[in-house]
Amino acid sequence: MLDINFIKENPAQVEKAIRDKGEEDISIVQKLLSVDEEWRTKVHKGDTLRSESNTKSSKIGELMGKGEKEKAQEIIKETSAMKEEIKKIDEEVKALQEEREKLQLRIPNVPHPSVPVGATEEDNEVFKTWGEPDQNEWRKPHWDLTERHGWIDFERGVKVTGAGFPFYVGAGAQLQRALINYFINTAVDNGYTELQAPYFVNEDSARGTGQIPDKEDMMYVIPRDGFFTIPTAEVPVTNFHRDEILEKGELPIRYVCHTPCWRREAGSYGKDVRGLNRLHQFDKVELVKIVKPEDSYDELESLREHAEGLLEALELPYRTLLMCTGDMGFTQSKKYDLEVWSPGQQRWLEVSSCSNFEGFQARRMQLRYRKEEKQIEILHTLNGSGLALPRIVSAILEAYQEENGKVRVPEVLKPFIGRDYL
RNA sequence: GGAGAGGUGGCUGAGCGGCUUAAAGCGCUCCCCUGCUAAGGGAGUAUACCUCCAACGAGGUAUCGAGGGUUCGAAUCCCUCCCUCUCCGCCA
Repeated sequence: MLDINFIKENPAQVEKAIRDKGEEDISIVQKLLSVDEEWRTKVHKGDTLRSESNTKSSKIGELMGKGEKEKAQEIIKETSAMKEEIKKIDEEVKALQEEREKLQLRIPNVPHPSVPVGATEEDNEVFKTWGEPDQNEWRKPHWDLTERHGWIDFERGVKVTGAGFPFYVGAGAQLQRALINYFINTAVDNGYTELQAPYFVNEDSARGTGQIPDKEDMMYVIPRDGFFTIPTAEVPVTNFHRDEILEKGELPIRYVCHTPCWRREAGSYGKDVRGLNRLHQFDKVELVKIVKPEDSYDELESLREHAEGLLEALELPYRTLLMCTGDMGFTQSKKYDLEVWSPGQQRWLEVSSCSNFEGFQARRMQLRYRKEEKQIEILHTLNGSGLALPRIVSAILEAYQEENGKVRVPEVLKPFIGRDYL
């Protein structure tokens, strides 16, 4: 969420952000400000009353101590009367506070000035392209190859769990494991700290990174224990430092974490879900950064470059999109998407999304640092995939296949796989 | 899962209805003192929010695991939940 004081001081900028991100209703800003004003008034009134009541209560204590019970009784009468009023105001404050927070949570993050204004994916800017998209039509889509070699078993996945929960078998499993190792090792070489995280999170964590109240439907829920299965490692890893005040010397924080990710993906169909394109469970290596505000945009560029470096090392043609305001999502202030070329499907597949959230997540989870001895400031959070596994697996299978159906092992994976062909 | 003991500031730890403005110690910061060091003396040392102020800052409210309740008044009493430790059970 945005800082209420920022909204107060820059309402026009916030309204523009709402419009640019494709929301209709900008009246929410003024509504929030008026609720906030009312809330402040009530809080002040409640605090003042409580202050009076506290003073009187300690007076009672004093009188009781001296044995002046009658005088004490007088004051008890007064405070009893105040009690009702305080209770009433507290309830009003609580209601206003909930209203205020609800409105505040509906206001999207403000895009960075360098972000192109636009409505749909058509308006995204191609920031960079690398390699030549392979137009050879003989290349088969990955699902033909995996079926032929038995590397992925979709049918048994359906039997055991359901659609979107495949088994990886033999070299298929080995390829994926090699990629995970390669990605993590590279990140560690780049200065990230390796983390292994819980796969379930509680409600506070889901709220911290913004999955609830907004995107509840994307997650699987374990109601009996109050847990959510993680849709991305971003959730546990960013929440790792929730409600903390970090020291300057601890920054920047850079984590790499591999987890499975679970997404309900309600309403998906067709070629989007064919093969490995979209699954309910998939593996991902995630990069998370927690940095000082003044560093966050440099850190976003290095995050993007790190993710791009993985694709380059795998020699997979890709392009990087700078997402426009309308296509970038509610919580981001700037976002790059990396898309790998799938020669078997002749289309681009998103394999990474690198975002700067500025203080939008950190504010909600009270993630701060001590800037000066007496000055505490909200940190900036970033994350990016480095990388999402299944689509990389498909791109590798499709790009490294030979006409006889065999698939070569990418050079950088050979140390992990130990042979030239899968 | 069962039984018991607990959860207090950066840490250790006292307090178990009003003389607490959360004692004391440790740590940390600043100052003083002794030529340096050791020791000693003094002051300060949480977070969120609200109000006032141009600012430095001042005042207020809340927070003793979390949430409810009792009371004029709760760290202290009651209820629910969470977590930690010890023992038992189960187990990779």
